[in-house]
Amino acid sequence: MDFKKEIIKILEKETGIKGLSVEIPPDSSMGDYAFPCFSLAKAMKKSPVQIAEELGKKIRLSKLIQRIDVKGPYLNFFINKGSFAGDVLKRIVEDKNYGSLNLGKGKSMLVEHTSINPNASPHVGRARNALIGDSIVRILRFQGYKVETHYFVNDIGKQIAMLVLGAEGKDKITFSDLLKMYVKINKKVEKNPAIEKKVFELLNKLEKGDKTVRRRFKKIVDICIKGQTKIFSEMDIRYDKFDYESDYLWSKKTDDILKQLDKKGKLFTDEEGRKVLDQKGYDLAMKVPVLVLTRADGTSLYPLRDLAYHINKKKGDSIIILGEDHKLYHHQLSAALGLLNHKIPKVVHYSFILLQEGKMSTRKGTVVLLEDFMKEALEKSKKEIGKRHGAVKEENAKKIAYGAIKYAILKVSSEKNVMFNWEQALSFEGDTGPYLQYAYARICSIFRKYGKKIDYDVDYSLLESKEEIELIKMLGEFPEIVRSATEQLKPHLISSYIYSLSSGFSLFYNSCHILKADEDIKKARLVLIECVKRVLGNGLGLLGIDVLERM
RNA sequence: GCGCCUGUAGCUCAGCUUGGAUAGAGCGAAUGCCUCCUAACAAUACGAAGAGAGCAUUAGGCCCGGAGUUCGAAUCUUCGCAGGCGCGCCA
Repeated sequence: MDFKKEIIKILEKETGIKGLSVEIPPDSSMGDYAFPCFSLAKAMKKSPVQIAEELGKKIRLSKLIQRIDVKGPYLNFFINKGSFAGDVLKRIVEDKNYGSLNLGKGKSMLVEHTSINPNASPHVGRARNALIGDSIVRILRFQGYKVETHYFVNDIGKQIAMLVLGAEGKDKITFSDLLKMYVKINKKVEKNPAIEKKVFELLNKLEKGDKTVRRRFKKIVDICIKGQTKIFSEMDIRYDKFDYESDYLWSKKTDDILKQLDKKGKLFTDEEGRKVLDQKGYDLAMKVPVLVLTRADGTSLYPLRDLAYHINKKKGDSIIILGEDHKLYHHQLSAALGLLNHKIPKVVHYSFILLQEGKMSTRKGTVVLLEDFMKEALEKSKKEIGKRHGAVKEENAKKIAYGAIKYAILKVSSEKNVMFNWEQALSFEGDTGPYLQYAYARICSIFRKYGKKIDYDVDYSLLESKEEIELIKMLGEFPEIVRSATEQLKPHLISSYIYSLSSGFSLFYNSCHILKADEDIKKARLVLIECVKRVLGNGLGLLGIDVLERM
């Protein structure tokens, strides 16, 4: 039963006006739902205060509505707490997947995320892509979507060619060598055009099918992908499929695209011999609306390979996570896909994580590596556990450390620039991952002490304190929160919800005894905290954060 | 220069899609509280002290600025300002 909808129904019936909406008063002592009467003033030609008074007298109380307060222009509804509590808690108890509305039942979705240049260890800025992507994947799966996760490997292109050149003559190259190598070769290329020429020669050979060059590229890319995915899998971020850019070259799919575009009459060769797509008429925010697809020597550029990739992606809906630097490019790509009558992926853009000294740049080497962030967090988590227990379980330390990292990044809405600050990022107090896990662990501990099975046959009307009602209301909102997060592809909505649920629980925990309460109240409260535990567990799961029974 | 995004407490962020009653959190600061997390005492009982990733109270806001729409604007419109990103051969 949805109390909000019921109240709206009653209001619409009484006033004869459709499309009304109720809101939640600033303080629960004022009521559970409120209807501001301003909007009716014009239609009814009366003052809002007068309307509120009249409506207040007209509406009859029922099983749902216990009381109506008229406060100036506001009509405040008090709902029947007992039936409300029972309603919400029973739903949670009965449904292990509480929160899911099965929005994705029978649907499938391809989610492409991470897709970092395979040139070095990922920095926290780029990790934002993986974390947001992974959370979206989890949310969609929770809603019943059949999701396939893809990582598009940019294994061709100037960056990799530079790395290949930088690796020349070195035999044992490890993943951790790559970053330094990459920075070094970038500097060289910048200074010396002759070296840049060498880079392009490598690319040319590669695209012409030179086997040795191809092997050299593959070697570097393999080292890199292996290193990157190891880090991400440590954080429990996994991929169903790796799509290699080069595949679309070898299979001549890129040539196909050029032909198809040519047929549309929008492809031209510019004065320097490059193949260029004319994109006039798409309202693209650029001086000359074109998309350059090849170099003068005929080698492919990223947009061409990316186009081939998207067109050959599995049919159906797809989502892609991209940095804000790709916004315009994505418009261009979408325009090109539209031209070829191909479905356009939904996109989630995220802004960069900035450092005090400016933005992160792999090329310049001014970065905070995800690896290092993970290491620091793990160290701190071990220290904290050690303080409490003496012994440290590696597994738990990781759950806490990585939970902290994920939450710290996922709690901020993706379009915002984030300032990276070590102290804040490594905080375990307040609005942080460990705080959420702690609330969960506390509930587990109460059940450990209780030692018996929960009896679900309880009198819900005993849950009547302010803290309990607040908590139950929040629990009831979970499915709608997950719905918004799903529809808007915004994991941070889940983050802030779980945080307020946890803090609502702490408030309740501090003001209501559970084990020491009278038997009947105790039973009802145990059911309540079991429900909180489940929702916390489900919610944290959507962010990819593990829970602990004890911490 | 043009386009998109952002601007809310000292710092880090919710709220803006759908305008509504005193603008919410966290960190940091000050002062308290603590039962079932964690940890260690005391004990017939009452209590005292400690730890804590727990809780509360207080201080801290011309919601970037101006103008407009509206009974009502952090929220909508518009003009500025500041930061981020982008604007043809990087990906």
